[in-house]
Amino acid sequence: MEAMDSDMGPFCPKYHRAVELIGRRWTGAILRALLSGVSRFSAICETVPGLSDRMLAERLRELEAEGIVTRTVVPETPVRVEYALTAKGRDLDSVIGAVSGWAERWEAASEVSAPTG
Amino acid sequence: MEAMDSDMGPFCPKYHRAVELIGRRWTGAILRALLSGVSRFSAICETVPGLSDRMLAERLRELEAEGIVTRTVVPETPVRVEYALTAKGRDLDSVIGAVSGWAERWEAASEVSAPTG
DNA sequence: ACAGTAGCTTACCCAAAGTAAGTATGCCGC
DNA sequence: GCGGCATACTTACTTTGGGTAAGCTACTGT
Repeated sequence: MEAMDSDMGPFCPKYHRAVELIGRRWTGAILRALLSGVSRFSAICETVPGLSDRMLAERLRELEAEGIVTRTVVPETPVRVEYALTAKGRDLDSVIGAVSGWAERWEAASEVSAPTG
Repeated sequence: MEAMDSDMGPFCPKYHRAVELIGRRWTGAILRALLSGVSRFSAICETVPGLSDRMLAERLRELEAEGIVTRTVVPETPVRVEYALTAKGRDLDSVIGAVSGWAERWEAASEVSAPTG
């Protein structure tokens, strides 16, 4: 088979598109909430401090358009809307995990040398 | 040893800070260029299509403030400035790799089921 | 002295994000 | 059946941040 293109070349359009999509403001936090099983609009809104309902609606629409989340209306009363990750969205756990791991290792701000010595 | 805190809880301040930093516009592409060994200001600028020198200077200053890149003035003529990743910055290769991998697997836009079947 | 190169810096404008208020649907109390 | 409350948006307006262009400093070659 051909070589994987994830070879750290100086520029990759696929990577660029992905990082600009996932990296938009609030999107990382919304994805993490969804991966943790938080699925209702208002629940996501309460999970992420500072996130407004307007921004949440906009981001969820973007993610839906990208095939990363699905939107399901549950006709209870009052009407509920459930958001869930598609396979493409669930596959982002590797990205969220990598960011979490990095953040844990280097949380203590402006360190420059190795975290354990 | 203690449990790693990268446990996919619904909200994590460390993760949030990291994803909002790395996810700022252009930052992902700049980090990838630096990881690939591109180190000069003008070289990074040429590597990333659409990136202006003003934005590059701003992002590099942010990354320097976060201890992710170092700035070295080489007193040649004309004066060169070399940017390099710190250990903290090089450790982001796991994140960039995860995003690249995801982008490769799902590049073909709005797919929703598994890429290989 | 003037054009050119590298790396910023300032000035200005528009698009994206923030804040607040409004809308649609349906149940409850009165 | 009308006001009030709840969920999930939607619209209007303000503020912040990114985009474009030009200038600025220090040096070199002609």
